[in-house]
Amino acid sequence: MYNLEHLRMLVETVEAGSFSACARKMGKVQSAVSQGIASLEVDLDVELFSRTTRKPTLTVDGARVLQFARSILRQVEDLNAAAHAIHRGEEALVRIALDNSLALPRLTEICSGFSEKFPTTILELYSVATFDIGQLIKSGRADLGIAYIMNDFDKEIEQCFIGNLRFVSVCSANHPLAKMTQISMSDLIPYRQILSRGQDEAEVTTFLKFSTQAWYANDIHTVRSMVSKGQGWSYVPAYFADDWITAGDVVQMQMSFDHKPWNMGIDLLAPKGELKGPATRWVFDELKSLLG
Amino acid sequence: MYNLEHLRMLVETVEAGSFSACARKMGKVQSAVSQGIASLEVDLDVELFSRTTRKPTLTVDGARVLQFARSILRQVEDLNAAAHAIHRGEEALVRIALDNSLALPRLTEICSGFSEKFPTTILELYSVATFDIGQLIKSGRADLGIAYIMNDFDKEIEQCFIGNLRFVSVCSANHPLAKMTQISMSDLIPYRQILSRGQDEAEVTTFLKFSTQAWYANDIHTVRSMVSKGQGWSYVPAYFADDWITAGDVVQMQMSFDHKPWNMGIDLLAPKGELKGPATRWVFDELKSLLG
DNA sequence: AATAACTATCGATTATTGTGATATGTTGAG
DNA sequence: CTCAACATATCACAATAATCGATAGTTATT
Repeated sequence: MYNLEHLRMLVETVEAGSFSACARKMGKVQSAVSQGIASLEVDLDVELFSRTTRKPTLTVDGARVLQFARSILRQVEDLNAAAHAIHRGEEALVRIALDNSLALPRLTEICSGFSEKFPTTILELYSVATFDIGQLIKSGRADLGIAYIMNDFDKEIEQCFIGNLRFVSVCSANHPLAKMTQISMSDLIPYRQILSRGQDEAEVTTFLKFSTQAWYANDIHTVRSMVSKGQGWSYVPAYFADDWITAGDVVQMQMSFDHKPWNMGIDLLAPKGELKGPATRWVFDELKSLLG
Repeated sequence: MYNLEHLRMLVETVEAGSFSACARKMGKVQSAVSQGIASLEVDLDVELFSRTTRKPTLTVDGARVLQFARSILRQVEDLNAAAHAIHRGEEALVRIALDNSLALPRLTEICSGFSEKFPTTILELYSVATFDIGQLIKSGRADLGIAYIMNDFDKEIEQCFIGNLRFVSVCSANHPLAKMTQISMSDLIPYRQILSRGQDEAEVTTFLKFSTQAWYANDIHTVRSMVSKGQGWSYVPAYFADDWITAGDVVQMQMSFDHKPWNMGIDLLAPKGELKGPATRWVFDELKSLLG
């Protein structure tokens, strides 16, 4: 039965143009390649090259086999890379849990960098509510977390402050608040506010709650649709709001001049003790610059 | 360097549970497997199995390698299947050009059947206008075609009638025609009609043209948006109209009792002479039942 | 016709893989 | 604990497969 070496001969011959050239490239003698290709042809029962010309030319059938050969060899390369990665102690998997309103543009840049630096390590992103992130890390289901600062985080969790996220207030264009200017805190009270919270009903953004009546959503996209339908106003991260405003879904509310924009502190979370491996450590360091 | 056989040993050992069982399954002796796995471990510099127990148990690193091994072997199986397919004379590729209003549900069934019967043959569907299909087949860029009957098809093309497609007339709910009942042919004349035609400006559905004023679209989806915006009425295949009506985009026009629904004949097209191979022949036969 | 560069084939050689025997380790039942 | 049943590791040797080196023949170019 044929070998990986035979498949390499096929690919190299096509790339180098002749059996001799392939042999030179692979550090073998010409007859070895000639016989190797011949035995591959016997095994597959397919004529791979036409030998009527001086240099062998790939047949249509050969081209079809070549596709598979290339693909198999690419995977063998991946396997070798993975073996080296294992040898360097790189993890098979890094799992990051992040608040679903924190999928910042910088995060995708970090992910791109990761895939170049650790091509064989799988990256898993769990988009959940801040409150659930602590549990995921404590139970070992996530290696790192990005969440709004909470004071009641467990002692088993390492917290690392990485910056503030600016929040702005938005409502739909039809909402009564949209027509008002110089809105003060007390103006907000009569109108329903949309807040997001986790599965366990603990509100993270509690201190941002002003209105007496509130509706809750479990993720930022639901908040968007609620707000755009005029079901209430909400505080959301400025970088989300900008998109929504551009798309025409919502408008930014005009707060009074003495109103300072709210900021929420963001923590990078990890289990206490050594991080899992070099890939996790790399992501940890990169995430410190998530907010700028 | 390691071999496909080594990777098979890894996979079989995991599946069978022990080196001995793997050896029995692979028709080898136990020591061959023991040595094979050992040499794979040396080549990759990864400990694949833990030997502290009676039966070797896969390590975490081993599990990571196993994924790759499985994937490589699956592709080798695909290569073997492709080699057999080549040997049976099956084509690498079957290209079907069809009028973009003829993507019938039955077509996806046929495609499913195809992928089971010819797993290594690639199926390409070109969705174009009827008028362009003849050219695609004549120039060898498509192997089969499905089109509305045209009388001026070339002599180089085999035409095979496969049935009629019922057409109904639709307009938007706000259109004046929507409020009318018992619409006769002459009632249609003052209103703009939306027709579809190919790139070369030849109208296929010419004999369905009633209104003096017409707008043209090059595919059925454009027709949909034109009609739903009230820019005109149109004749479209009933199975498309049903969806649009359900979605609320358009309404069916109420024609007078003596008005027979229009039918358009559908042809299966192929180049004259032998078809390319068994896969093309199979699709050809299946497409005969496209309309029922 | 001469040349350069290529491929196919074959016997000899070398490398790899498999075999069989044996020593040793693990598991679970009595 | 001891034993039977079943595993694995290792080794010398046999079998198989790959490679080498040499040679003859082919294809394009000058």
